[in-house]
Amino acid sequence: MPIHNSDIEEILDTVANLLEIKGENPFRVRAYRNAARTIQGLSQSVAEMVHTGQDLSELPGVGKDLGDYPRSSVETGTLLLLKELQGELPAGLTDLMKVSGLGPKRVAILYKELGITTLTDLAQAAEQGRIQALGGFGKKTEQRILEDTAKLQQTQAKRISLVVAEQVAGPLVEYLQQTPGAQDVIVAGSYRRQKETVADLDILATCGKGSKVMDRFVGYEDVRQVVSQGQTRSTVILRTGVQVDLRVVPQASYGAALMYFTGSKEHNIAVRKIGLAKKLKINEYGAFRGDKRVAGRTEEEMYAKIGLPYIEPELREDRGEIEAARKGKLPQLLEVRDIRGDLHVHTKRTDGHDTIEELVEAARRHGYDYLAITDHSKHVTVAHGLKPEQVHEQVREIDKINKKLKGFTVLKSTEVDILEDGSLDLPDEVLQELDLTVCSVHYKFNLSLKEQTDRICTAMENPYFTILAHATGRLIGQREPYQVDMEKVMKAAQRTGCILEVNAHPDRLDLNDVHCKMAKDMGVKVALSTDTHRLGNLDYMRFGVGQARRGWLEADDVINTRSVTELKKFLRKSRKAVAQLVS
DNA sequence: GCCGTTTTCGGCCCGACTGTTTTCAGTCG
Repeated sequence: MPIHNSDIEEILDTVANLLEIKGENPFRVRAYRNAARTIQGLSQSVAEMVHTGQDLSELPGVGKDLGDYPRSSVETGTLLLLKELQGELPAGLTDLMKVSGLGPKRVAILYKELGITTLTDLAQAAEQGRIQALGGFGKKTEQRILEDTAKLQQTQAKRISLVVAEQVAGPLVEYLQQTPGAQDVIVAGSYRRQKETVADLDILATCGKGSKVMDRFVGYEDVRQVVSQGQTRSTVILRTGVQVDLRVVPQASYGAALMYFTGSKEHNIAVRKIGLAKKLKINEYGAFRGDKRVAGRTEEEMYAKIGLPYIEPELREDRGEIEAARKGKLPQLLEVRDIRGDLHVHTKRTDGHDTIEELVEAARRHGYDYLAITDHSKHVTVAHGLKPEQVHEQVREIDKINKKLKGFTVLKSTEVDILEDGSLDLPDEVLQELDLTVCSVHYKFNLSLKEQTDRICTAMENPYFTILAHATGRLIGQREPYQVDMEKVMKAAQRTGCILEVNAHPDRLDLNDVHCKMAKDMGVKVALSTDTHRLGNLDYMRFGVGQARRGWLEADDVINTRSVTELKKFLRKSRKAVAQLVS
């Protein structure tokens, strides 16, 4: 059973947590966390690196000692140090740290004094009033533990999708903007970085003296609970369960605060370190030389002070963006307006809700030049997948529509199923009539890693295979990705010239950011598509663009930034290449 | 445990808020 980067990440994080509870040197703890994060953001699999004999200690934050850990994890599936730590401390202790207000110190006290090792123990002790008697704990802490353990036991800390985050943030920002004296109000945090899901909303506001923006915030009609309230920072929980932090700073600190509040934490730490080297103290109020503020009004100004160009929020993960900025090698990130057409759209013939004409009209409103109609193939019976003769029929319909259209092209396509044996669900004679195909896995999600990977890679050998749709099949928060070796899939794509889709549906975002970066690093082209089933879904493109930006993609990495002529040329060329490769 | 535009040793980001305290530790972002 091969070990994934996420497994190694988890091992390192658990080690960090246990070391912290043990009271180890905090910097040693941080070293483990940093290494875990480096591996999480890696576009290559560590297992693969180990097999090819690459030196892991060259990864940032991974030195001589830690460099050997992933190696032994890959070889043994676990880590000796972790086993030793688990021998000393019960594994459940790391769960206790999820309770708000409980960090390593308090967890250690709870364990030593009361022998608490699980959330159940904790809840019980709180009910019996045994916690408030401990030094450093009090009634309020005990009450919070009681509430929080109950919540944790029901719902595993829920993250919300970007589209839900938008729906919650929009009205709240508007409400805050209406406060007299309020100036800029902006959602920062992981939302601004377009992380695929967000745990809470971080809102930044600037306002004139005496503005009541903070009072107005905690008085918002949707607030269920005020967690903390201060002059410059407050936290509330909305009725939807979403936590929102508001931070208020003077206008002169807007850029510094936006930078600080956008994160990521790791990016901020790296920025502050560079500041220190230049004898600058950087905080949310500005960049300071001694007591004198030398920057803070804009983010550009802040970056300039430490000698860097502006870094886009989506890149701020401390995954090499600072190094790239230093060298002047930051990517010119893809933008929504670069997209010329959508390549994955369903009509009412299968499980969509609209006609081709309606979709074309909507696409034109988006400023697109083309649209690929990709109804399901016959295997997807629940969606009334099209049989060969029905595909023919649709092709003729599209030809007719195209004749009437000026300055817009409907591309003939299908979302064809990849069958279990790696063949496609429609015969070549049908596929060759189409401009492109979007190929995907819709059943047999539970194949082994090797079987699923082989299934997809085999399909890619078909000369009519154009785009692999939603490569891992995951539904965020609902369905785990199926087992598939993305590195192998990318290699197959590299070899055959197949394209990988970034499915922009906010529940899919598949490829994810790390896979986007992997594609870029391997020179595999991607397509950004919405998988539209209703007209409104066309708007989802922005979420796909967000992930693409997080994966460092530029317009040239994305095929549907091309004009329809260039796109068709590109598709013909790659089809020929595969045919030659296979013959 | 990592790392070097002060350093191969001695640092390691910084501030707000809470609760339990009588001046601050712990937690959080």
